[in-house]
Amino acid sequence: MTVQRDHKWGAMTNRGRREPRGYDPAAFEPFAVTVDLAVFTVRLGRLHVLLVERGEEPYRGCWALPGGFVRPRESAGQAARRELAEETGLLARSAGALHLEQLRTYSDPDRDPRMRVVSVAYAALVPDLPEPRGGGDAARARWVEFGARGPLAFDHEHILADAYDRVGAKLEYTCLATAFCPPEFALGELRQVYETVWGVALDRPNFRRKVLTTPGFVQALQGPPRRTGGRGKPAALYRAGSATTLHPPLLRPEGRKT
Amino acid sequence: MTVQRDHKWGAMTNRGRREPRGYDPAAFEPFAVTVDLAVFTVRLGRLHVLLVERGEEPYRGCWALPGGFVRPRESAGQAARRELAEETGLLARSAGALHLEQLRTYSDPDRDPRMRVVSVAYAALVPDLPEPRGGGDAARARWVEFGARGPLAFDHEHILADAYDRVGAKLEYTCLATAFCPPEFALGELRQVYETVWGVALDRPNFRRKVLTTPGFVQALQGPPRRTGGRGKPAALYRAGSATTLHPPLLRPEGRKT
DNA sequence: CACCTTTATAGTCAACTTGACCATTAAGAG
DNA sequence: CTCTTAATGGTCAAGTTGACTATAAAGGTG
Repeated sequence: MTVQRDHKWGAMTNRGRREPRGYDPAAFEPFAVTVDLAVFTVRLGRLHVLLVERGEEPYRGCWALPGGFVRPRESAGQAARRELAEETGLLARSAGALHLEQLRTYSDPDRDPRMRVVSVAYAALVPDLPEPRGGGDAARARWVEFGARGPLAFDHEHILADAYDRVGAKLEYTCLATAFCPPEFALGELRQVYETVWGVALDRPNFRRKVLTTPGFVQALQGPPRRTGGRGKPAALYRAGSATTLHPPLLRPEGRKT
Repeated sequence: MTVQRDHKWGAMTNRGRREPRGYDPAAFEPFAVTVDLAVFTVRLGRLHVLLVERGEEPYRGCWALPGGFVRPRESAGQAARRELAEETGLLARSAGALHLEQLRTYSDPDRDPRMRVVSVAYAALVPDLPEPRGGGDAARARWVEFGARGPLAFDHEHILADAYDRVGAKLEYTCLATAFCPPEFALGELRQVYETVWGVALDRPNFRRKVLTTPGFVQALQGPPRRTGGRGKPAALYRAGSATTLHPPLLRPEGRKT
């Protein structure tokens, strides 16, 4: 591949900048571009994240976020979906519908000890799914409780922390929480998503009121109620509504006042 | 540069995936990585964006967002700050303090007709500054009114639209608006930022109440008031406060209810 | 100069939202 | 049957917001 001179900046080379004149391909080390995925789910009232175990150096034996290289003819978003489907297998059928959101791009020159790798990070939210397939071979993939994870490879600890912050913040002003729930869910499940991610207890009636009075957040279902965990009064079922943002938002209890 | 096999994914190659086994450098075209900047300011009550005119093909003569290649030993954020300082010149002194926020990364394989370029987009907010230096040579750089811009090169129209949406949304729940103001400003200037970006008129007393009762949004200044535009009663001056987020947020008038 | 326009600032009031509760219903566990 | 758990329905006070009125202090204009 020949990198042409002046890409976007040819004009600037006329203006006495301190960088090399023109665009010399040799002056710009090629970058590898990868995607990394922070896939969250709520299991048994605890936040889990999908991790894979590395089978090669560096960081052999370390847990890391799933991800991989962006291929020549695909976008980063396509790469993320592909890797996610390949990795979990479970998502193949719903990979087109899951919530996948670009977080940000990590480009520290030293983030990979071997080469220059720029990674586009994505956060994904999925309902409680069975264990990912595979795991019998060198690479294992499994759900790990968010609070009980060990150190991760590369800067994945940092990426995961950013993803967690982003997800927590987006619960406040978007309908994102429904992405953690199965297609049909009870309000208790939805509330548990908030409680799990935020790590706080929410008032049941107040939460219910807020969700039901926000137009488009959830959509009541016809059929008979079901029992969520067996205990307690059966709950009515809902589907995710058509709204995407919450106006006004559903703020964390912490966030109110200073 | 030799791209080593198995970067992050070596383990996965043992699991019968459909992708090429191992990591063949030839199979992965190297990517060029650039940054693109959507730099906003408010001038005379109108939103402006910093654009440069391309002096080379493709898109010669078209306006484009400033930006450039990420260099081998710098991160995308460093590249963005460098390009911004080089481009405007005016920001050299304050480039360390301006608000620069990573937007997202654009990686459509066809976004550049010549080669595979992945671009990390940033949004920057600056107070009203004089015209950018340069402009006498092939590349001109100038503030263009946001609503009066022509078509932009590459996918910059798309990037700019995303940046605009992001900035508008962040005004709601962050103290970002102060980044558009000079170090000392009147509440009228701050309100005008909201009105300009959102394109709506806000009630003066209500806006004032909201800003002043939000702890840490602004900090009252001692000295005597000044007149903003000459007309009207002199206004008290404030500095940006220490808070970064608004709880509860300052919602757009549109956003209330559906 | 009187008078108008403009902007800042102070304050009021009703509607709406939120947080903290209390009460009832309906299931499973023992 | 009784206890526990969770869903659901409701009240009430405090806080927030939107709409609006009023006053103050500057410049502009005749």
